[in-house]
Amino acid sequence: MPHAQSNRDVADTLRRLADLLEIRGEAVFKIAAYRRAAESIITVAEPISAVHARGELEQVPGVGKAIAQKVADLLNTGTFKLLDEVQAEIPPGVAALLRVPDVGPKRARLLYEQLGVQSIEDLQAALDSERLAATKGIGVTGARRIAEGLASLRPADSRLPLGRAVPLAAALCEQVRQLGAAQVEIAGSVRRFADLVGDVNLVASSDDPKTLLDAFCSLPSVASVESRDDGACRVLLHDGAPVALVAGTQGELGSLLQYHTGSKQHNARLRAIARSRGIELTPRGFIDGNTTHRCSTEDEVYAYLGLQPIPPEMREDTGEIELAMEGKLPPPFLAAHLRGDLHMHTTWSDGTRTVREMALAALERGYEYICISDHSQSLGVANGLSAERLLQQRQEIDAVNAELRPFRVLQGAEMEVRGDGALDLPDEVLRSLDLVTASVHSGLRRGRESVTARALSALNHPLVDVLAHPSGRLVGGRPGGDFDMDALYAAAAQMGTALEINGDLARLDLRDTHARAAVAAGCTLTIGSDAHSTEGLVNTAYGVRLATRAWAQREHVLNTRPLDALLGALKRNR
DNA sequence: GCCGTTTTCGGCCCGACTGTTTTCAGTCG
Repeated sequence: MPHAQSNRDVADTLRRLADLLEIRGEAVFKIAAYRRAAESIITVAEPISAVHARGELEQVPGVGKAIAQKVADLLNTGTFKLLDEVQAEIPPGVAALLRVPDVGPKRARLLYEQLGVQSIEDLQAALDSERLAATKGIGVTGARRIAEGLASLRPADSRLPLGRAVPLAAALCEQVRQLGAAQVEIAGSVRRFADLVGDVNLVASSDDPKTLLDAFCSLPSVASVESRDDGACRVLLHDGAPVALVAGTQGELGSLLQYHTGSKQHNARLRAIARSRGIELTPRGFIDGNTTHRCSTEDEVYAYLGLQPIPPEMREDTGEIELAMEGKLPPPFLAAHLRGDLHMHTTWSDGTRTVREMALAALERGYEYICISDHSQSLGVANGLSAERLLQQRQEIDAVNAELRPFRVLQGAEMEVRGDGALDLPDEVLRSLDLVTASVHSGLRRGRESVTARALSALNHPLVDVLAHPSGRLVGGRPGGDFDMDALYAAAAQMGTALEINGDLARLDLRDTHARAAVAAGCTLTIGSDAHSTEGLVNTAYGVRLATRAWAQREHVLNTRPLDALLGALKRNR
């Protein structure tokens, strides 16, 4: 009997099926249909099993008769006929090969059929034995690139990318709350907003911690209990994610939260400071002689040591403790400081909402302005806009502006930086836009010189205002281009071209260290959601947390400024 | 396989980059 299937479980199964069908060589549109259905099921707000119970699966967008039947079978029996069939034909490990950069469906099949490769481990063995380089269709260069791809994959494997950990932690908090906890907080590296997290840490208060832990260990999503005592437990979920829950009383919650948020280095420094004053900092409070001082809030912990409260994102012992000692921490940078969002997509390119829908959702968030930055023409897969379609879009934007004044929708575009460094629309078109963003999407794996030259050419362009997701990395996935980042900061600072902190959890780019270096080099930043739906607008809040981690302050970020100041800072208006 | 203000068929996800190759196939966004 399979355990209850969440929307994510069902979507994952459909994605896996799509991968297998692709390796099998099925028609591309059929495969795309399964992927589309999977993405759609993820966004359904209620459990898909409830939709199934009402017999309404076919009303989910992208789900027709055939997929509805398969999902119904999956929910009822844990599998369906086509899935069994292709799984019998292609071992599951072969689909995993698709995760390796430079291995697509054709090569996965080739590797399996000609070399018997059935897993990532087999692939490594084939590389080591040089059988890959000798295979027709791969060759020496292909084998080298696959080896590099494999290496880039490895370190991320054991840790959860933040994009997975954040929603998981939020869902777990809700579950712990329902188990009767008085208060539940996310702790650990998720709270510090580290890119990749070893495990998801939660801290809860309860009148009866022991019973709470019992109930938590018995949750249906828990596959195994790794360790357990009266105050804490560590479990593995069915998808392999490790989760630790610490439970205590309300009065010690601040101490627990501080201790379990870390980082290790940050806490070690705090312990040393405490010891120098003859007290001891422990997970459940300060021990001063015979008395234990438990803190119900984190601020109390810091105040007890004579420190300003330090935002969790900054707790890495990179200078924040010294500042807090001197009372010189910068004022907190909050999502509420953002006046608008400069990076989002609509139905004109690959977004799922109209200009008006995005504007209304932005108004609801309290923004004063947004910039629509749909893709430009050469990103064909995203239905990028030509000069002509940009003109048509301008009319729609004008109409929304007339309706929603004084709220302002700016027209921008996310321009492709081509292989030769040029943008893919002429300058007179760029001049007609309110704000121009440039992105390097292709050729990221060419050498340092090539990618750096292209980024510099965008930064130095007299009409480009923002370089979006500058490194091109994907958290826990692709490492991004080998840019000479210092050269990028220098050009950005000199030209007054802003560098984006892209708040999409899959990107988080600039990353923390890059953003901190950029600010130090005198660059201006923007924080963009890169939203493809109204739900995606929340990404700017993640961007602000990343900015905090990078020690960036609100004055470093262009879109904390009122509209007039923003417009005045753009190249075309200077 | 899904979808429909062109509704039961025929479109939908195109173009750049790379080198496995020397004229095209595979991968990627």
